[in-house]
Amino acid sequence: MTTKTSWKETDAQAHEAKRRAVLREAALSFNRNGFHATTLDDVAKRLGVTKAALYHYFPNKNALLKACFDEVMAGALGNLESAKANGSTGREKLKLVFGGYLHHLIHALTIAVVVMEESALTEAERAETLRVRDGFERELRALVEEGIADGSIVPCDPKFVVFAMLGAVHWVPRWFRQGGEWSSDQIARAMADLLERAISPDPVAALARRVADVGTSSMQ
Amino acid sequence: MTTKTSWKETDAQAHEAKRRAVLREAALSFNRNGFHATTLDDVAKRLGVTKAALYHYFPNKNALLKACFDEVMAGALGNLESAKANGSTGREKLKLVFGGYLHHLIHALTIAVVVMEESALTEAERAETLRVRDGFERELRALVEEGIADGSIVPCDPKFVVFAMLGAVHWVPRWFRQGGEWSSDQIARAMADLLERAISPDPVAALARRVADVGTSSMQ
DNA sequence: TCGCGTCCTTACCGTCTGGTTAGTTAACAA
DNA sequence: TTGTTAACTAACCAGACGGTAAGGACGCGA
Repeated sequence: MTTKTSWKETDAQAHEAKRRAVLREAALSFNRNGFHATTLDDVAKRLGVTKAALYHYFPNKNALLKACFDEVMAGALGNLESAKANGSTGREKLKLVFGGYLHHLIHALTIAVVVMEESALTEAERAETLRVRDGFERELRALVEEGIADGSIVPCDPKFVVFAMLGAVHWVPRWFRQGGEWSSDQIARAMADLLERAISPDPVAALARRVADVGTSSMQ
Repeated sequence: MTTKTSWKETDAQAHEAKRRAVLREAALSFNRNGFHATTLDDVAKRLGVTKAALYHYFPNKNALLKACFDEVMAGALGNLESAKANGSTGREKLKLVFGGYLHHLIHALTIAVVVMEESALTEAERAETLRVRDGFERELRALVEEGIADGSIVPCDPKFVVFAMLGAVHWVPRWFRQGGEWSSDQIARAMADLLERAISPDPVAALARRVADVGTSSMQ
């Protein structure tokens, strides 16, 4: 901790940690109140600093929103890859993606970002975000097709089914409360089970009578 | 149409029609851009009038939002009653509610209101809205319980299942586009089928391979 | 013709808020 | 001691937006 290099490292780490704290606080408020209803003064106050201090970590309010989107999409794509590698049937892969994605959605940034408010992004930012998101959705549809082909998923309209499932997942941050009745783990599992049930041709394991009973061992 | 009374009637009708037009336009914008991102100037411009004209029909911006909520909840409760009267098993009632509710959600006000942004309401408005909404959700949970009891619904956690299903339904206005690939009828039916499948203990009718094939006869 | 109500416009106000600027403090290097 | 840089604050600005005030155009009944 005495050499110039290591000092700079810890310095950079501290900076990054604070940056994360800012992002987390902003994301939390975006989720609860929406992007436009969130004021930087308020975010700053919660962090115990002034608004101007935030501008040391992010160039403007929009960058905070963009960072949220990036965070979510990174989680989505990462989960997609690992699910494709680890699942056998289409249905199993799909279940893994949704469970992991929801888990990430809740955990990242403590309570992660709502996946809407795209209209608040600049044109360039939105184009990129939509491109990534559409790619993700296309891949999910491909997994459904795969599942139909290998018999693990009942014949259906992949586009619609993916929309419906993403809706169920994306709505979770609306009602999820940290420290509430259910843990993020339990919700992710219960949701994956429920979604699986909706598209499985064969009888599938029973749903949990109470989400709280789903178990707490860590996911992925 | 010559008596004083009838004239006043048509006058009142014209007023009401314009009021609806204002509400519809505002709701559309609330849905697409969110409450805070919607400006009254913009709503007025789309209607070909000035902002001040809107104040002949609504006392303020919040009243527009409140009217949206009321509209949605009225549809929800109305559907609930008719479903309870017309369905036999718990599952059937639930399917009827969700199908009808979604149908209403899309149709009312052309594209109806997102059921969020509660934080934009005043304290009193929000209290009332939440009370009504919570009552609705409680009734839905009761239907799930009823279905579990009568064997038409697989054992599950009613609270979680209702949350998940409402998520799928409430997310629809995000991606639904008037005049797009699917009609509101088709979506409502496809969604009801999918949700039913997720909670049914017995094998259920196959899902539509393409939502567009669901059929177009009118619902309810 | 006059008074009156409805509907709407133009012009304006006050406030809120994103973003900027200038300056302060503290840590470190030389 | 002096200079430099990161981190932050206090104070402020400019624009946007909800809402209001004043008045004009029109149709109506008397």
